[in-house]
Amino acid sequence: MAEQTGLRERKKAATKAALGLAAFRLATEKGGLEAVSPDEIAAEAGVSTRTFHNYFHSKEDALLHDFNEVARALLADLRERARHQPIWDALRDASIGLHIDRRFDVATMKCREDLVKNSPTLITVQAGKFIELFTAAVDIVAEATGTDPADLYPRLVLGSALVAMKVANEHWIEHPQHAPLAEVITRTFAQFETGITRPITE
Amino acid sequence: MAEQTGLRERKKAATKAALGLAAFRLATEKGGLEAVSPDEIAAEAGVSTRTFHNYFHSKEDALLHDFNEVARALLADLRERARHQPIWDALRDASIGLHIDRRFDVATMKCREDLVKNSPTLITVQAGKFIELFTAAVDIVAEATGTDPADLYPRLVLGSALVAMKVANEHWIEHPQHAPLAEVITRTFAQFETGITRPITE
DNA sequence: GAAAAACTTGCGCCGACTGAAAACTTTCGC
DNA sequence: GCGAAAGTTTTCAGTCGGCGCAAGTTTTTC
Repeated sequence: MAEQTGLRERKKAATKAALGLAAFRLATEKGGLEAVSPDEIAAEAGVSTRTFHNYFHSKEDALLHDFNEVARALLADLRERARHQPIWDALRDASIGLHIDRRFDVATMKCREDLVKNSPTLITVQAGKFIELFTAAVDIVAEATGTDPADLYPRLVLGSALVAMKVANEHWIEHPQHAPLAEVITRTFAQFETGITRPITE
Repeated sequence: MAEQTGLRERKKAATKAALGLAAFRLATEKGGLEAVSPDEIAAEAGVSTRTFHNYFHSKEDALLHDFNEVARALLADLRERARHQPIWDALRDASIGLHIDRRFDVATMKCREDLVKNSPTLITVQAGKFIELFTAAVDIVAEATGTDPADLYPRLVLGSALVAMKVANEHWIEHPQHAPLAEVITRTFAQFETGITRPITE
């Protein structure tokens, strides 16, 4: 959490976050990221257009900046947990431990989800980020299970966990009052433990 | 399989396939799709650049044209099987029924896999296509399981199946001599039936 | 066999993105 | 503190992918 940084690095992180936020705000305002140009985002964040592109490859990347942050946190936490817990528990608890529900408020998340859902390019870029996360995490899972990253098993476990995570989050965002996020994640992961072919009764 | 079409539609399908093939050939030739321009692809397929863009949004789309074809076939088959089989079996058998190993030869598939693996944009676009496939199939799964497409269960089942499919295919392409594709798929899907937390012994 | 519908093409355009060099800011050694 | 060094931002010019449009061509329809 507490990474020692100089002023310079903190400033960079700040502008990056500012750009991400600007992208999000403008996109919601205009009802879609397509309607927003990199120039507008840069202006909103108070930097030049070129600087925007120094930080992000595309406006989609900017909007999904949060995703990277969360992914980074997940990886760090997972790496730690994998040393002491069975991998499946580590994956589940790391998902819970992100506490997405505390990081962002529900309305914002819903909004974000809608933005992504309605933009083909955003869907695609986000999907790509999941793959990145997958490839980054597969080594951890492989090592924890004593298998090779190229084997079937670690890829299946990690794939399942990422699906579980995504589906649980989506579901909770749609029905935040129904149950706390941690519980939804727990139940979703539990579904994989007993076999996917029969549903666990809600 | 045998769709009744006029001359016009067959020609369209032909040029689309030709463009896809051209993209693939040029990409392998030049060691990466980045090194290939839409103009080259169009030229290779004997049409104008503008026509290329009438068929595909991007060169990545062109290269992944096969994916769409396979996805279409999968959906059609799944829709049919879901009427008579339990959904999990339908998903597995539809995956097997594609007979990827008969449609393309192994060397080509390996080549294609490498192209995708080495190109961030290709990875991303392909990931997006999986999401498309997901959203197209989730209704089928939901109906088959008597649930709502927004529920947890159908999304988990379908997500698992797609992961299984992808992982099994990847694995088989890397080790085609080890076991026939159908068997790899069967074993991979079986992993989900007994619960993901303990590996099935190979 | 002519009119209608569908497809291809060339042209012009816009917007996203990049490279290079100049201006500026932070850092570091003394 | 101060000045050189390293890193960052900006301006500017340019490339490239992709799209709308309208004219030309092919297929379909009756």
